[in-house]
Amino acid sequence: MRVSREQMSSNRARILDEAGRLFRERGFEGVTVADVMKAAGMTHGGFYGHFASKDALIAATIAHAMVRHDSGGTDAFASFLDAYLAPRHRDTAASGCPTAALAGLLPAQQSAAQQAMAEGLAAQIERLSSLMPEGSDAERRRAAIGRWSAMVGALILSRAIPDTPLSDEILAETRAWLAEATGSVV
Amino acid sequence: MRVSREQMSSNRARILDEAGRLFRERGFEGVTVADVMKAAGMTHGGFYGHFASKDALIAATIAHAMVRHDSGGTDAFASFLDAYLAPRHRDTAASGCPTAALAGLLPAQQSAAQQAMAEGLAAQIERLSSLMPEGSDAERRRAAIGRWSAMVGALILSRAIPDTPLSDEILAETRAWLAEATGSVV
DNA sequence: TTAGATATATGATGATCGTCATGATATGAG
DNA sequence: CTCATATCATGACGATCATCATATATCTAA
Repeated sequence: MRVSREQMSSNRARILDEAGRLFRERGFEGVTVADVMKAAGMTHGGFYGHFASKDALIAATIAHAMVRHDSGGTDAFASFLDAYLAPRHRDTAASGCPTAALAGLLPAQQSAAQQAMAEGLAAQIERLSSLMPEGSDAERRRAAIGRWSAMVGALILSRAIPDTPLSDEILAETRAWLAEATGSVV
Repeated sequence: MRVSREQMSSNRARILDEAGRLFRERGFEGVTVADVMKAAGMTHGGFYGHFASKDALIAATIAHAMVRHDSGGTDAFASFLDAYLAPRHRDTAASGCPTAALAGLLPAQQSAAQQAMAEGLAAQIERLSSLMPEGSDAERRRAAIGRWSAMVGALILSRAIPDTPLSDEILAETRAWLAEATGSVV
């Protein structure tokens, strides 16, 4: 069953999209190569025509997902913050921020995957820096790093525990805490 | 080979200690039951005399590690912050904060493990609240949640990428950003 | 001291999964 | 139009691993 050149390229894109969804939802070890291929509408056999290994897929998926998603922060910072630290985002990891869903899994992964995360992270810090309203370049970069750490950390913590008032509280209080600081020197 | 009652209890404690180290270092899937038992000085056979399953070990390990470790924050907040967001802590996950090492792995785990994390997290927020210098109870709790999110988030991000200047920068800038805010209303 | 209980060791089992070998089939160049 | 090529499907293999069965030895109760 050969397939047209465009079809193959589209298949590869579908593999990366579905891998991104599944990995964010279940983690790298919770998803098999066959799961990804099935979600992309194929069987496991053709996988190694697209990627050299599952590890290579993981690295490519991170690079793919980081470009697509973290760029959500092109709005004003306040609206980005509101949507990010919301129960809806916490409950839809499959389509949510790849940094929050995957960063905690990366110490156990190979350096290619970590490198892809580093590049996405550098770009996101750049983007957020440009959204910081006050201060020198260095001050805005510092604020961007601190705020992004708080946002990612709060989302990870809220997802690490069962659905209790505490999970909602972490999101709401971190959001309010960061909103208070907006416009101040911090 | 039967063993005295105290010996068995000490063996169980060693299993939990070593599991805590190994899980923090390699994640739950990167550590086998045999790895844990070997680290504890035994073979895999006796494991199911201590725990009903690997999942049960994971939950018990989280509960065990959260009590021991997150209580590091009994000093003044500033010194806790300095030690927490330091390259040394980033590079010694096996003996470091279990929340930062494990929270990102918990969405894929069973609810008993998440419940153990929730209890440790609630206790840590309480502890940090009492270290916040200013404001009403609600304001101090909010600051504790926001700061703890930033600390955990920054450590996770710094560990998710290869050893580059960016990793150091995330730690140093988040630390400086949080230190600036100390004593302010935020 | 003795007998039974039980913690741990050795070894086996069954399932899962990454990877590869082979075959079928449709593409695209000439 | 035709054939070599490339993509995907089917199926298999080997390794890993959680779990369990059985054996062994030593603790504890009497």
